[in-house]
Amino acid sequence: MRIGELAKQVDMSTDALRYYEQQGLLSAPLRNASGYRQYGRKHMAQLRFIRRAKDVGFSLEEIAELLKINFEKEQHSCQEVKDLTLKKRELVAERIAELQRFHASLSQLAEQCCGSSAPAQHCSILTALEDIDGLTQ
Amino acid sequence: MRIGELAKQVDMSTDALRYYEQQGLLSAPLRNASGYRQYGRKHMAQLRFIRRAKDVGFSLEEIAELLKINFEKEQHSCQEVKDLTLKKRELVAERIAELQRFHASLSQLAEQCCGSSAPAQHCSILTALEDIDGLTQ
DNA sequence: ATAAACCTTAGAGTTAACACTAAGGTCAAG
DNA sequence: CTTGACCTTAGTGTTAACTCTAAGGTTTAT
Repeated sequence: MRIGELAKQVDMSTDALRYYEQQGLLSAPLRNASGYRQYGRKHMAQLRFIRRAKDVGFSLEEIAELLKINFEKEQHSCQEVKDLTLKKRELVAERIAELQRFHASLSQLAEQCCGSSAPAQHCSILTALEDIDGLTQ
Repeated sequence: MRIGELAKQVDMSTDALRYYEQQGLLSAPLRNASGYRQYGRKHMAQLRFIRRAKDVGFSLEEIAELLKINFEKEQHSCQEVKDLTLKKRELVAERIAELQRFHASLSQLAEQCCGSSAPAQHCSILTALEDIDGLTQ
């Protein structure tokens, strides 16, 4: 299977596959006489792993780590994998919390604003951003 | 007031201030005889506006738009400002939803994993990432 | 008078995850 | 035998919001 075919199978771009190979996420395949990459089942499995790990929120760097562990399972423990998962979940939770603060502040700003089509001379949102005590703590 | 002093007052870096000026977020100040920037109250007010808008989640590009509206209030309506705010809130909400899906998936993975310090031969997390039906829909 | 601390500009580097481009070689069909 | 679809590499561009570097001029304190 050449790169275009594999890319179609897994619904990724050929650029992405070469990039993953360069980043050490996808095994370097054998080449045919004219230098074309020749892929097999193994590579498709790797790409599906990458896809699923991405869908769960892991970055490529984290996925590389997971793939390495998966490749040499005997050298690693379940605990290690679980820790990676929990650490990631923690980061995600922190980001969610930050965004929820943004959301709350934006809601408050929008709520206070009349939203009229008249000139914004006394717009409460602009005032809030100007004033020191614009937003309730 | 020179740039270092102003930067200290608002707790930003001098690099950031020059960057904001270059991006049109901070008015270009007068220069003294030797070319040093000379700031006044106006600039501090602009920076506080930027700070607060950032704290609420607006990007610099969005802040530039808000500052422009704020500068020429008569030409713009409350509705315009409110729309920007609501649009931003919508984007934030979408991002939160995505992260919450990540969080749920990661929780599910972690929950299934024994987390033992034994070799990860049959780690349920790795299995889930390998298998097609690893994660519950 | 000189050292430390400050200022200037232009431009490169950072992070993530690719997309895009150029310049060229290969392969299958008609 | 040539056209079009495919492949190769190397290198640049993208976005955000700065940070860092180099190479130099200024100010302040001693």
